[in-house]
Amino acid sequence: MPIVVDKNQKRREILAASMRVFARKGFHRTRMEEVAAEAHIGKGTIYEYFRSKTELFLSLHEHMLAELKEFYARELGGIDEPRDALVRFVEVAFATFREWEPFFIVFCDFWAEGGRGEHHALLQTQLRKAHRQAREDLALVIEAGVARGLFRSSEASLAAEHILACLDGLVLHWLCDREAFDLDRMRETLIRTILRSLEK
Amino acid sequence: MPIVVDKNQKRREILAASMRVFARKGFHRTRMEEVAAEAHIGKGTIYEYFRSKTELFLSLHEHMLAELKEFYARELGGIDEPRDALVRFVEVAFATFREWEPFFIVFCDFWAEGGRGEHHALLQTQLRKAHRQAREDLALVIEAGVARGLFRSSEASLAAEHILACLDGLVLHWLCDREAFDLDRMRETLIRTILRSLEK
Amino acid sequence: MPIVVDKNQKRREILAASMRVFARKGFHRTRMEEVAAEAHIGKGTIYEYFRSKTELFLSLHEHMLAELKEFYARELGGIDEPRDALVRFVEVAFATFREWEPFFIVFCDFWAEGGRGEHHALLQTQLRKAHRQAREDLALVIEAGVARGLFRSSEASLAAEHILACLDGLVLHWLCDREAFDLDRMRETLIRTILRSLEK
Amino acid sequence: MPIVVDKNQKRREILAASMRVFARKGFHRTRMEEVAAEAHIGKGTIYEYFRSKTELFLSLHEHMLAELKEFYARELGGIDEPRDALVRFVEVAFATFREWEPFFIVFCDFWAEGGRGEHHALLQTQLRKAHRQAREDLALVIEAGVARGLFRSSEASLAAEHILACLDGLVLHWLCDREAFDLDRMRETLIRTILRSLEK
DNA sequence: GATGAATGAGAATTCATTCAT
DNA sequence: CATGAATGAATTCTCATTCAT
Repeated sequence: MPIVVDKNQKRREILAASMRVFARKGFHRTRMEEVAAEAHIGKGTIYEYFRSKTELFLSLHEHMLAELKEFYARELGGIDEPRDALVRFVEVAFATFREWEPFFIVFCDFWAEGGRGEHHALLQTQLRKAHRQAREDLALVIEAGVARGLFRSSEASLAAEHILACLDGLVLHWLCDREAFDLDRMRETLIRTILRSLEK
Repeated sequence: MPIVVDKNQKRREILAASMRVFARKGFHRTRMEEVAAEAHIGKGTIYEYFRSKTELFLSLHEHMLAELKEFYARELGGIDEPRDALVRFVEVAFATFREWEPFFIVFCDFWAEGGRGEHHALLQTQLRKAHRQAREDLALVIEAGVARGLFRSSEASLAAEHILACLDGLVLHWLCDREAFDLDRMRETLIRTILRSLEK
Repeated sequence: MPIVVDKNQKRREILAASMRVFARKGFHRTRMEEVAAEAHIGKGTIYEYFRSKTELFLSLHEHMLAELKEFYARELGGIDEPRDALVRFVEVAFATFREWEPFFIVFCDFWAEGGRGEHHALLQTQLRKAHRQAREDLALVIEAGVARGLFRSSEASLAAEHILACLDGLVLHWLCDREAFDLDRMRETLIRTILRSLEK
Repeated sequence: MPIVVDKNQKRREILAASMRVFARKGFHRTRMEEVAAEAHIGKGTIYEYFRSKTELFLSLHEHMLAELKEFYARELGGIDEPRDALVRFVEVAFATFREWEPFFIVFCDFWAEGGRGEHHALLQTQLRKAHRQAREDLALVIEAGVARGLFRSSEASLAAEHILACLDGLVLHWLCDREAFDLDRMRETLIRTILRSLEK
């Protein structure tokens, strides 16, 4: 009988290892050998689980999106009140900044690669889909608030994009300079600002 | 009389060429040969003007920041009214999105590289300085507005960061997906939102 | 009662599978995994029967020679008349071209490898032995013809080599280009030519 | 001014070096580094002249065919008499065996690769074209002999193929075993046999 | 016995940089 | 000054072989 291995578990371990290395070095500076070392496996073993470096990168994107999504779902589930949901959403976003701090930088690679369709058409597609989905989810919350008469009527999609852009921009700036601002105070300020701009 | 070559002019031509290629391919996928071809010069000639690929990249960052700064200065000069300055600032930002559209993607590379201090300590420093400066400039405008009683008192630095993050986030999302939102409507919405959150 | 596996039978199955894959891909492009898949067994199992890829290749050579030899023996047995034996020999040769068509290409690999003594001293030895044997067998037929006064006296070994070279050359050319000539007409022409050159 | 190099000369030097190494090791066992060393250049330099190992191999095939063709043309030019031309042709063939002895083995690689269309469609095409051409050229000589009443009427193309196959088969066998037969005696025997089979 | 997961030596190829002209 | 030919370090990926189960 051959050795029995939980291939899915191992796959996830490689993804986790690659996330750490990609975060440290960036996609292009990361050598497959480093990923292997980080995962405590041989170089060749990665190729048993991922066809190529590019596929590993792509899979990591999917993986990270899925993890984030799950985190958001867990933290936001069961909130009915649109105002609460909105506040909680921003709070969770800032929580991910903290929790995933060392790994968020990898999104810069995703953006840098995915922004150029040529080499990473698939990544671009994934990226667009994820952004669109986030926008729609958040827009629904805003529209719910409008429906209940809490928020002033507005173009929900633009408002959602506005909030999401702000969050992405903030994490980007923060990653480049942790001392640019205090995360906690920024969170509070941002929540207040968002509410003021939405509430009647 | 020997042929006089304006070294500075040629340097700028190489920078412009490199910007185009970096924009198309990204830093790591760009080969020096391509930059040379784009600039209609020999591969070796680049090294007469830049010590290395990294230095070229760094110089491009400086160059692009300087160009942007100049553009902002030109467009914003002579506006006294804080409200007008603020509105104009956002308008100019969106104008740069349009005008520099194909080249903004290079900032993803700057962020991706600069966000990791290791390989690009200098880039990180430049990046931080630029962000800090932009924040301070914008904060001054806001504070001026507060001083004149137009804006409600607030932590100007955080408010400025909020606006800048939003703009960077928007351009990022827009680069990944031109159809994510309409740039003109977004500009108008954003201006209104910002003003509402600042004005008394 | 434990399951009894006919080791020899399985060995032959692996050889047959390897012949098919080597024929398709050539020695160097063939991966052990493909041979295993073709034989419907696990990759590691091949190594229960053959020490290495090289040994498999060598064994295949032995195997194919043995099969060919057996085929010739079966088809040529009991022919007394030297002239008939010669004609029949050529006919059988052409029959093997047809019957083994997809597999004859593997001999190119044997030749290519065996022609270089360094890596395949053993293969070279086998190859030489096989050629020598064929030459001797055929020379004996010719000498029998001479003895019976049918064929003119000649250097039988050279005449045999001449015929064998022709056959190998023909199959080689035919493998590279099935439309180079019609196999049946070539067979008839060749037989006539050979007889004319030998007969008084 | 950049360094001036006779690119064509250098290309030929690399081809010559690759021929030596391919002859020694065979296509698949040859590492680009060895070819470079043999040509006294750096590994990367080969890629300035040939896109890939495969292209080098293909180019070598073209090159060797061209060289052989030129050799034949030089040695056979100006012979009017079909009988002489035929004899001379075989003599030249044997001369190439001697002159190119260490390199003929490379044709085994060409055959082994070209015989399998998949990976080397182009090589196969080249191979077929070369064989066809040789056949036609030789057939023309035979037909000229027939026209002059020297040779008996026959299917010239098949007769030509017969001769060519013989020569290829002989060199193949000889490469595998230099002691299989004496080249000079074989040449004489072969010439006599061919003439006998063609002449009235 | 049989298996296929794991491995790492090995090979092709790329590309920033150098430097002779 | 400008050039592009030459280079070799570096990197991805392959695959024969091993060995735990």
